[in-house]
Amino acid sequence: MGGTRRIDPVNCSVARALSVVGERWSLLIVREAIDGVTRFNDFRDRLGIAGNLLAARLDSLVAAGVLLRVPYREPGTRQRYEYRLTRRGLDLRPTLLALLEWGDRYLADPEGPSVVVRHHSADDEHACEEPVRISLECAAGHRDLPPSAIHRTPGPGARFVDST
Amino acid sequence: MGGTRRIDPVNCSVARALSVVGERWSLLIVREAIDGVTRFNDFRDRLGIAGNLLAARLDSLVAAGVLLRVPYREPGTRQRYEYRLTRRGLDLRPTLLALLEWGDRYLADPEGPSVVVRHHSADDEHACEEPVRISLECAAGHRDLPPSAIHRTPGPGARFVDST
DNA sequence: AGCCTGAGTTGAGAAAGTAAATCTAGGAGG
DNA sequence: CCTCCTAGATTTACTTTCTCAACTCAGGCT
Repeated sequence: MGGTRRIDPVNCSVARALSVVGERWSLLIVREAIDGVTRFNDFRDRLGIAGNLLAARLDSLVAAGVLLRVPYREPGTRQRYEYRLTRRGLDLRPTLLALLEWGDRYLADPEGPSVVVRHHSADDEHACEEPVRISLECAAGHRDLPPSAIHRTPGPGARFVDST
Repeated sequence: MGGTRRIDPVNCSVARALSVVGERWSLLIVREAIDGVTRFNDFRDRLGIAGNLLAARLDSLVAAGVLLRVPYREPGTRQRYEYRLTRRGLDLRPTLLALLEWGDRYLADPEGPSVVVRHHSADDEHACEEPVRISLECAAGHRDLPPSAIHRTPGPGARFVDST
């Protein structure tokens, strides 16, 4: 029973989040959904994902509450289902934006990024169309914290493991 | 050749970023690296990842410039290698923080989050220890943009595809 | 010489992903 | 009524990736 204790690296919200959106397609499906895609064949055609895998991913995203399976019917057709983004899914935007920013910085085409995310509000007052970026800020109001200015501390639900 | 054009969803920095850190373990390895882990067996023991897969992931992260393989030698032992985070790897912090925030919001233990990231600067002046969060802000200075206030637009490197 | 340790490698079996063909339920056309 | 069409999947066969456990390898230590 010696050794120091550290935060259990497996009992962590990052790991849990990754168990929902942590493989090849989930985040791309969410990105398309954010972009307005709702139908099976549209996801398939835009992403080039195999049908069975898309079906499995959509199911797991529905089970995780990221998408909602909603029946709809267009006039002259039978009832079908579409997959609508939930609040939970929308809240993955910062994650996607963070990945986009990282990809733009380190993996972009020489011509530049292929996508720019801009500020655009429904009420025209705040529609400034400026590019949006991710910023780290602390509850005391310090903004634009550099990566080195943050550190992990145990939270209320922390579990610990002994290190040898 | 009719139809409207849209941004090619495959030529996208999100997809590229995910090709580097988009499967099961990469981001967790980066998280451990951010937490100070550098040695093969420490990654393996903390994450419970299989050795061969860890070796493969470390190689691909080194190839992607996220980690650097550095020889070192402790007194009384032979030379070994450790894996050190690069700037590129450090810059994945916002992504990890965004995932952490999402996981905390939707998948946390009832007791609360297991990890809290706090502001902590090396020079004590700015060490406020307040929790850090992700914020979307635009270049015009509008802060805390809600998910609905942003939209994707083509950037300089955009490719287009025809939709039918 | 034989043992210990950190850092991997190897190999077998399970799970996940890919591609292409097939199924299905209802509407439309004849 | 019978057949075709279509969006939305499901099935099948194949390939790749992941997991677990055992093994190797190069030094230093005793």
